Amino acid sequence: MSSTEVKSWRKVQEIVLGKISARQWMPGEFIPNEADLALELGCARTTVNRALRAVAETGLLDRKRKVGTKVTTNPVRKATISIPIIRQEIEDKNQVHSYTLIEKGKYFPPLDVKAQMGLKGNQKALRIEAVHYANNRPYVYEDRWINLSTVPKAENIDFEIENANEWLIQNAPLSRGDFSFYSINADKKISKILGTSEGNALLIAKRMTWNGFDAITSVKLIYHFGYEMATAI
Amino acid sequence: MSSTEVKSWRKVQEIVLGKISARQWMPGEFIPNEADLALELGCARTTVNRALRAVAETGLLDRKRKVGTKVTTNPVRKATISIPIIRQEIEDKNQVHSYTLIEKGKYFPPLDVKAQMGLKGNQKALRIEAVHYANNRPYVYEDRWINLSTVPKAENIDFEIENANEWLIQNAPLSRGDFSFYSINADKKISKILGTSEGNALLIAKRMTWNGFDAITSVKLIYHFGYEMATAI
DNA sequence: CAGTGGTCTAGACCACAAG
DNA sequence: TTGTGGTCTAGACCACTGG
Repeated sequence: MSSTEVKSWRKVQEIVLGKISARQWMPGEFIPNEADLALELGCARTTVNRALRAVAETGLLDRKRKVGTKVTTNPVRKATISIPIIRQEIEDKNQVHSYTLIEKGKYFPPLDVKAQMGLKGNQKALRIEAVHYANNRPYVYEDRWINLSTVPKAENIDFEIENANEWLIQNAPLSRGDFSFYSINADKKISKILGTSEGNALLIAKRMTWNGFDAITSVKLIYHFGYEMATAI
Repeated sequence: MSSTEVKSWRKVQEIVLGKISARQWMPGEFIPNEADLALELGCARTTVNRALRAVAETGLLDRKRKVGTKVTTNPVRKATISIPIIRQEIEDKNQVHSYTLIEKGKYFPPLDVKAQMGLKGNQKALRIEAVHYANNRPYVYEDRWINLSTVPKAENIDFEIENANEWLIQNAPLSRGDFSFYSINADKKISKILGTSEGNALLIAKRMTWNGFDAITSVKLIYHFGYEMATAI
């Protein structure tokens, strides 16, 4: 027998997850092909396809044309972390956002930034340093370099009024980026800016943003002591 | 006129991204409905649907039934971070993974863990402490609590041989979870375990894993000094 | 109620890769 | 060459939600 008479792709997904979870389909093992599954479940192949695609996106299935679909041996958990505009993140907590520009000017960036941006020896970049506050308490320190070759307009923006974070999102073209997290001990300067003690462990989110092959901006966000960046799997 | 005669949903996606990027469709503005777009582009509505769905998943479009599709005003960047099995992460760097169990036993967990797991006052949980090494250098310290009500089998596993990280992935049912990053200063114990100095800033990835409403495990991964967790947007 | 996105279907053809 | 997933289509109905 068969035909559980499924209708929706979510139901199919549920069944698939069930079989994997129950080890009816073991890790490393091939599962039936789409056509057979569709027949067995009593729905269209398209529907099965949609369900399997969704499961594969979570990393639990591995699909290849001609080869088939198998259960991943080493499932990789994928967490999607959302990086909101800082002002929005603060306002979402019902706190008041404020912002202070510490520095804006053209300088030679550090070597790593320079290399990533592909700048020549004599090219400067726009340096922005700013602090975001939540209810007047330091929230995050923003240390940014903007590539003026790709975003020349940035030079004439008054970043005392517009914050760089939002301006770039609104004005730079769509882009891809690299992202990383690490932590540092607060040095004298940072501890003063963030109102914490020297040596305290601070979380850093570093991002490099590109448009095609053109680097747009490199930014380090150093969060206040005790900050926790949360997300859901 | 019209009909750019599009065929694939990827092409449609590209066109859509282009219009958003070129500000032909402004943030906050509604875009044409699927049917119209399909007509204009010369493809089936299903194809347009697929493309718009993909773009919406990246956070650039906001879709609602009956209302329509509009360009997000505050695009939230979504980074997908992959959390591999630790051994795999190390081996992918061509380093040798080894593992030491420091502690395994039944204890009363700290209050926050207890609350999250929904344990009664007299219920204990399984505590696992272990260290993973890369080329014999401490890589990450694993501080884990396992809920024996939901994973009773765990009590009898020899975690000196099997590491808890992998065993759970292989044996606990599919689940959802909360994830967060923060950082701490190494205390005496941790600094000794990870071979670093007291006070050094360490990155922590904390995860709570659930199966439906049943908590499975709560784990803190404290990485060695200088570790950087990278991902791509 | 009506308009919009969400999904399902049956059938077709395409693209990739193992043999 | 062949088997498998990837995608497209045209049409249909559903589900949500604002009016």
